[in-house]
Amino acid sequence: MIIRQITAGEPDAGTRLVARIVETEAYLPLVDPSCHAYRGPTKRNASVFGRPGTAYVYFIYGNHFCLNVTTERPGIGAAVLIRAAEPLEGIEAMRRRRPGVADSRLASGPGNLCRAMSIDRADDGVDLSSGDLPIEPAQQGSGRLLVGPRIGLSVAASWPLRFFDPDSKSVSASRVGRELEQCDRLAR
DNA sequence: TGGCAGATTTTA
DNA sequence: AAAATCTGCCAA
Repeated sequence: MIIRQITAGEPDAGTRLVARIVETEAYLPLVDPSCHAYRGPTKRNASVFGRPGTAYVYFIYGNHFCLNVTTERPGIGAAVLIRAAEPLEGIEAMRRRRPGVADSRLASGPGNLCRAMSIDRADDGVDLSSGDLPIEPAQQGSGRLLVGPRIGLSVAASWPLRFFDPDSKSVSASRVGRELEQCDRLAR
């Protein structure tokens, strides 16, 4: 679960947004050329080298934010990209941030998720085990978890490091049928 | 479904 | 200059 307590000064201040994470991608330490940490620290990626459970939020394509959770001890550099979530609480506030979008798609995709849950630069480097943006174990899931190739990469894209709930309507890529074929290919 | 704008950060 | 962990809009 990802939880956002909207801070004072923002629209819907005090509102609690809750969503069940249904899609993630792993970016591995040391060996993964698609991991932002691969080429060493820069000003932008500093927080991916933080202690486990740190938020690494970066701005991409001039338009979108993406939320990652660090996984390794300080200085190593690896994270899980939170790609999609299913809205559970505070749906009105999410709709105001994503006008005209169906509820199941409010946080469908890494940029969409950040938009719906008001995640931006201000969250980069925060501790995700507490505070205004905690991540907690989900109370329930559909029971299935599939693994497939990562999305949107030009290198190491085929590594099976994307994890998603095939029964959720909120996964980003939307055509689960094709995903299943890819998983099948990987299995052979 | 496919192509493109949008506009920041890094150098792949 | 070009590419990058993307999305929404438009045309067909």
